[in-house]
Amino acid sequence: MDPSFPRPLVMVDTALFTILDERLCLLLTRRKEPPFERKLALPGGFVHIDEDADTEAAARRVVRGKIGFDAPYLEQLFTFSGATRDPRGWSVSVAYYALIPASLLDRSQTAEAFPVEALPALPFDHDRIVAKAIERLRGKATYSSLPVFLLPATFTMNELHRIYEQTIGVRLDKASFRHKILEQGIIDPIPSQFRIGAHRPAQLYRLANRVLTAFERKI
Amino acid sequence: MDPSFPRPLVMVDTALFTILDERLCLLLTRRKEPPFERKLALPGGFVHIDEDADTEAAARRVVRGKIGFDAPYLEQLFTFSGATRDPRGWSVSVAYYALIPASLLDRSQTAEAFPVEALPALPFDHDRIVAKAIERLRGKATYSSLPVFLLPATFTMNELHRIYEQTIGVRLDKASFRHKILEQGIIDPIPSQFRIGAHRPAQLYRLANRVLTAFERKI
DNA sequence: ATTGTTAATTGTTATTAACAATCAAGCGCA
DNA sequence: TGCGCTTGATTGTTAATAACAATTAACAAT
Repeated sequence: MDPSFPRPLVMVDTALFTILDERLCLLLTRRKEPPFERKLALPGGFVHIDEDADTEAAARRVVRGKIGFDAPYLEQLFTFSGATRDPRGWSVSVAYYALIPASLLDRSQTAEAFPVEALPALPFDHDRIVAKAIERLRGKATYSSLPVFLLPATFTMNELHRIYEQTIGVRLDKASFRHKILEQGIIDPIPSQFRIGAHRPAQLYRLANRVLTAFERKI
Repeated sequence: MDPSFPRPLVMVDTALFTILDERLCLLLTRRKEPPFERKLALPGGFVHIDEDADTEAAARRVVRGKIGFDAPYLEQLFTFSGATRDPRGWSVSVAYYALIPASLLDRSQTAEAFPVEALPALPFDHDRIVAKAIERLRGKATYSSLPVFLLPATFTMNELHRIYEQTIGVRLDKASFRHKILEQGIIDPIPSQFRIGAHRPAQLYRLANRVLTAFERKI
């Protein structure tokens, strides 16, 4: 019954995104064990088959170990594999990425956040994983509610606008953005709640439903 | 050095699409070994760490074993995992999907093709894999050159139009489609080559470059 | 010549996006 | 108290796109 093929190592790695000081950042961990001991790397670890229901559960466990709570948004990214990507042997890493509002992070956690344009060199094939994660994030941001998961539970239209611009990396027309987002119905205004400051009060919004919504598209 | 965690089984499964009689079809294999011996299933197999450079190489090996040549388009789909999806134990299946022009298949191969709306019940979690593959195919078809890989090297605009309609599953305006596709520059007309018949000759086209091209999109 | 069939294009209307400008509502401060 | 600053929100105009319907083109068969 049990096939006799030699089995690869199976692990998960996670790319944890947040926005700090208007910049897209990644949370890194300093490795406690060899290989690459004391180097900064993506949070990850081996799958525990007696403990994890599947690789996603393993990824959630890793994320909890890093930030102390479940990420509001977690998605499988890609599976990396091969004989040489890990010195311990032929390995398979199922990579996940997650979005975490900076408001949920405490000081010690944000201390290990690095802007994606200024990352240190990463061990294993973590550079490839990061590149793929950013590509996916940017891609999905243009046609879904994904960036909303980088914001706290309530936010203003302009904060949302900025988050989209920061994740996609391009300028977006204010009026068109507003129109498009409201048309999609992914967010709802919270009645009589406003953010005040040295300016006209801004309407507060919240996510309409907790799941990712993709915008319709025609060819 | 070598971590002592018990290792999951690692395999690949492939969803092989083609278009037969204007319908989107999937190539299935009759299993030769237990479990589910003699049942129809997705072509797949264990990763051979002494032979496969990575899981994609394993998938290519599986595809070659099924159709005898390399698929023009192959892409990683998703990784399925867990203790219960395979009776042989905690397993990880890295799933791939591929597009194959029907013109490259011979009679014995097309005999094992089933329209996606009329598939038999599949073992393991292959139903989930198929559902995800169709979802990905439909999704990507709306914003990329993906469906072109279901066609032979040369084709007419109307054949392309039909392939897009069949993969996406909706009617597309002829004039708008034509305009959009030519604007994207994913295909080139072949000078002075036409498909003749009992009608006005149709211009023949070919893929401009062999790789997948995604259409630009603004929010 | 007439008819049938598919190819390819054209034109018109409706929708949507891009851009620039303006109006709104508060606060800080002279 | 009223002026200017800042950010929020909206409006209008123009340009670009998409949807729809209709028409013209080029051949084969009869």
